[in-house]
Amino acid sequence: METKITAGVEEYLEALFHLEEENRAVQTKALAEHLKLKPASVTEMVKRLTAQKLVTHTPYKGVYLTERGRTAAAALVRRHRLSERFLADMLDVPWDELHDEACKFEHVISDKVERKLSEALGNPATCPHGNPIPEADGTVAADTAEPLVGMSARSKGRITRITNEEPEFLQYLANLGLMPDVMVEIEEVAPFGGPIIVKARGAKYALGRQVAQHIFVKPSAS
Amino acid sequence: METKITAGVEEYLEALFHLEEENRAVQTKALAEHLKLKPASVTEMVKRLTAQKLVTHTPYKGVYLTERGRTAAAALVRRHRLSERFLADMLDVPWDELHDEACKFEHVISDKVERKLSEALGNPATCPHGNPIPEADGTVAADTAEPLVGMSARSKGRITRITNEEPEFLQYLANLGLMPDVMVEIEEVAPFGGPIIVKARGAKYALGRQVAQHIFVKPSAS
DNA sequence: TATTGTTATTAGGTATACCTAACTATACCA
DNA sequence: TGGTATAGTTAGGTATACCTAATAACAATA
Ligand SMILES: [Mn+2]
Ligand SMILES: [Mn+2]
Ligand SMILES: [Mn+2]
Ligand SMILES: [Mn+2]
Repeated sequence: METKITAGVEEYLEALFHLEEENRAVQTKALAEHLKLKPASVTEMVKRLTAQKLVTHTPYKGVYLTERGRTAAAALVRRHRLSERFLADMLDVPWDELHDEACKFEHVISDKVERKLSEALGNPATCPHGNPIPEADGTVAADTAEPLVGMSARSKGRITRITNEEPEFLQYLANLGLMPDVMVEIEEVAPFGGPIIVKARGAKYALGRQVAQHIFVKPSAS
Repeated sequence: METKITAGVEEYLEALFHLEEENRAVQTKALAEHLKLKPASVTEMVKRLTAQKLVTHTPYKGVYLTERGRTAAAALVRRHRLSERFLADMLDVPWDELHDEACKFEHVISDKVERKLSEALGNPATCPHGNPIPEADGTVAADTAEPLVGMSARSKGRITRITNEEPEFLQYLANLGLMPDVMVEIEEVAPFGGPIIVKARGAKYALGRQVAQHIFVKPSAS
């Protein structure tokens, strides 16, 4: 019952890291949904993670990574995003398949291979979806981009980051041409939770809030 | 109880494939030694493999891969050796560490990634230790090389293949400069299981039979 | 404050894949 | 042909990590 971080444990840490990135309350139930497991299973694993001092848990409040946990999670996310870069840059694996493939690679990369991989890729700062690759020491670069969903009409910017990497979602965005480095302008924000109309590459698209929430944009002077 | 080939199962298939390559009798005990497990564990797993029609087992005789088993094993060895090539060619991981790292990668490579990887590497025919990479259809190229241990004095050839990939063994050979593509000449074969004296790169080395058994040489006209 | 829907936990199972210790079967030699 | 070393199996355990069904705890509201 030592520091034995198995693939199973790693998936929980990864999920917690991602949910924290979106500052969502990470209750047992949310974790279970994210990991596609049953709440009972999560209760059990959270107990183990707590015993290993990787998380703290206050029922009905949330599960929180400890320092130790966050460090381990950052290392894992680093390996995940480096794997995505490898798969995209060296193997030309399609955009929407990167995440799931990387989710397997992340568990088999040793420290040494991680260093060599990062080097071979030119020490990239982000994954192919624009999400930051944590440094080897666990620090994550601050991000000044903001979600499309919070921007006001008429503002412009460059897409830097997509924070939902589910295949169907990425396919949808790829079809619209909404991916990192593309310039967008907010045409209109419909009231009462209505769509956000954006202009990109000369075309206009009406995006639901759910979608706009996961598209981050670096605003440019208007 | 279907075709669920887990990482555990894969390790057994891999071991069987390697032991068959050396045409060694693959008894429960040999398998246990090779996998660093206890015989009781092997008995149990062999039962499962038999149920899945991946092997047949005759006690005191040996465990044999079925067609199905051999195909699965060849696919695994293909992924293993492609992984080694990736780690060596693209990441510059040292010779003696390739095998153990690849042993983890082999279990997380999908068919699609395998294809892309092979392509990106230029469809290599062998791993960095000279061992053949099975084709995608499971066939393995015939090898005309023979082990140093069976060669007679005065014969010459080029090393093509090292069939023991344990780190200490590879370090030993690397120190002597005995690796694929190096020319060697048998100086003398000492009787009664004594050493084999070889000349390589101008130096002479006395190799034990255990060592010579794992060095394969393609004879050249003397 | 009592009700109710949500969230979480417990109890009891399953499956994989290891282990040790005790026992059995076999091969092979004398 | 019997004895013995070697090989193999069985029985009973452990640990991880899932599950369902039943139950408990809580938050928020009526
Ligand atoms: Mn993952
Ligand atoms: Mn990504
Ligand atoms: Mn392996
Ligand atoms: Mn190799």
